[in-house]
Amino acid sequence: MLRLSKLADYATVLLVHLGRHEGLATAAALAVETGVPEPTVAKLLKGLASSGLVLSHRGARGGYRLAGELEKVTVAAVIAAVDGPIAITACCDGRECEHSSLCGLSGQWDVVNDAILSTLNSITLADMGRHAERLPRRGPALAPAATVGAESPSVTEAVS
Amino acid sequence: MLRLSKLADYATVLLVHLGRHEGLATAAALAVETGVPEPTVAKLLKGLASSGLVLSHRGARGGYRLAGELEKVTVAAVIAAVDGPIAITACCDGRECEHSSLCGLSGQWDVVNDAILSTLNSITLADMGRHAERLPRRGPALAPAATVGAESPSVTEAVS
DNA sequence: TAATTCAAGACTTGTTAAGTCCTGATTTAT
DNA sequence: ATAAATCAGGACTTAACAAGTCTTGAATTA
Repeated sequence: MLRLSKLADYATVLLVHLGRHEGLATAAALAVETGVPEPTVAKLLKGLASSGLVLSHRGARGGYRLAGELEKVTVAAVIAAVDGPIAITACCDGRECEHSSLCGLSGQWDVVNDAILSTLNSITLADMGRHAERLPRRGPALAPAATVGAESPSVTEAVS
Repeated sequence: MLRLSKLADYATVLLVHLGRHEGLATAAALAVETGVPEPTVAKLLKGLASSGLVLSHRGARGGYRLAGELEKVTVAAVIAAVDGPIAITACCDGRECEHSSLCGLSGQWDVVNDAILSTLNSITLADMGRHAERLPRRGPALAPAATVGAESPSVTEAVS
């Protein structure tokens, strides 16, 4: 269904929130402020810490803070940290497809995957946190079909 | 995990296959030729027929054929036909997000979703079938199952 | 020393994709 | 007419995995 995991969604929310936070924020506080269940917040932040996206401090008055800047963290990085490498099909994530001899697609999903990946790499958490003035609520229902070679979708100006 | 459903993957394989097929192809024949389990093929084709992507013919010597041309069908259309509207998060598919007051993202996933959508709209089934000219040539509607599991030649090259 | 907070991972639960099967309708061939 | 082939439609079962919870332990601070 090409759906993002809820965890990745939550992580994005948490990171944007953290990026606006002064000093350290505890998992419990973030849970309250974002509405995400606390155990889930704790679980997510632990993962994000070991991925290097956030820094943690233990003990009393400890907590988390963003490791870098919102402008430097891409959505692709967040998704990869939470869900592992972005791979829209099993054929894309390195392992061999057992039907490869029959399917007749010979790795074309990789092209699609790369196109999506570069799209996600062009959007930062700063973009995600921007309160857009006027959002194109519904995108183009049917864009003219071009060739595969166009793998740099100019989405950057749509966001910024 | 931003993963495509297997059904959408299968559907793409089937449609590309159909696009190269002379005349009608039965669900059973397609199952043999593509390696996708037959009940699944049948289920998929029924759905694709009611979506208008394939045309069906009942009765003896019936079968399916592609409704249009490979160049005219986008990957986005196939995914939408199999899985419904493309929406990477629950916030994207029309319904209102119950956390919208807290999450601080105010619909930015829509922007990401639209970017991905336009990427998928720019890739056609013809693109997906490229680089796959070498297909096992078989007589239509008469594929001996014995030859299916036999060949598994160059497994390493599809990774590229 | 006690309180706070993160670290790590096992465990349970719920959802849904994936796959199967049955019954009926339509078309063709004999 | 009759039989065989094939799709149509939908109900059903299974299995995988995301999502969420809990428990124990380690680090830090007051």
